[in-house]
Amino acid sequence: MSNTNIKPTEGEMEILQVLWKKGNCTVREVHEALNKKDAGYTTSLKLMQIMHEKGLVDRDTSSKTHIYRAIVNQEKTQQQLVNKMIDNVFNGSAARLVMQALGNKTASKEEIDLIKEYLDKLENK
Amino acid sequence: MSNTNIKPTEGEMEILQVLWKKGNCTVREVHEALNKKDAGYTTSLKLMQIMHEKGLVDRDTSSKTHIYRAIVNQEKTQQQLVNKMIDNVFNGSAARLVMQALGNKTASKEEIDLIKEYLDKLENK
DNA sequence: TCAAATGTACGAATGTATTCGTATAATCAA
DNA sequence: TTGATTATACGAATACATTCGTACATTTGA
Repeated sequence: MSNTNIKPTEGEMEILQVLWKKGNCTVREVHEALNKKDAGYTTSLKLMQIMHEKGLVDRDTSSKTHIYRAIVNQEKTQQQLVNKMIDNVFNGSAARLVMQALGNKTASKEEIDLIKEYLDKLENK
Repeated sequence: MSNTNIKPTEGEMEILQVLWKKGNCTVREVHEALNKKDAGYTTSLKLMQIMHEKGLVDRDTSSKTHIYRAIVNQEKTQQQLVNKMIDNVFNGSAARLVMQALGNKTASKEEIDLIKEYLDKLENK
């Protein structure tokens, strides 16, 4: 297998988020979606070129304006990063990560219900 | 407030794990706890010195062998890193992170029960 | 006592991520 | 047509994390 052990950087993750959400994008579209007041256009361009070298994205260069799309799988990538965090930050305990994630304001009532549902499904397997 | 927005690096996290677990430690104790076959002693030393500069750890230098301890709070640090990941990797959805974390082999039956308990407590508030 | 072991300090090399400037080519619009 | 705009490519600067070598001081034990 080729794409085991991808570890996108923080900047790369931001771009992947955009690509996963929107599908095919030009550099400009991505750059604008990021809308960082500070960063220049060529910064986004360069980053995406590097991501192409790394095999994180593919691109269609048949016209002047290149079209990019994510190659790496969203769920797989997220899985890898979560596993890494469980290891590196939570000493291997997924449960501790989960509780930490739930014990903050970003977890709404709806989200918690979603999770309960999910847990029930897990348990019934 | 001083210690908002700490973002320990990966190497720093490994050391913090040891310090959180063991309390007061010499560099050698930490270095041995890490037991990376490759890395040399002065590498751990240097890292801990940098962590001291950054205010991540405190140290007692009254005797030749310095004694280190974590200053930053474990839960707070974990919280910050999780929040960052929710944002950067999961588009702001804590629920998606949780499911990703649970949907892997690291989540055992016991852990899942722990989480259910926790959710019930959350809901009864 | 004094050589070996153990410790800290510190500079430097290396690797990688991020950012930007500039050159150059293609496209567009008046 | 031709100047402005928009695009890519690429080198270089900067920043930061990691690793190690070396100098030097302290402690230990034979």
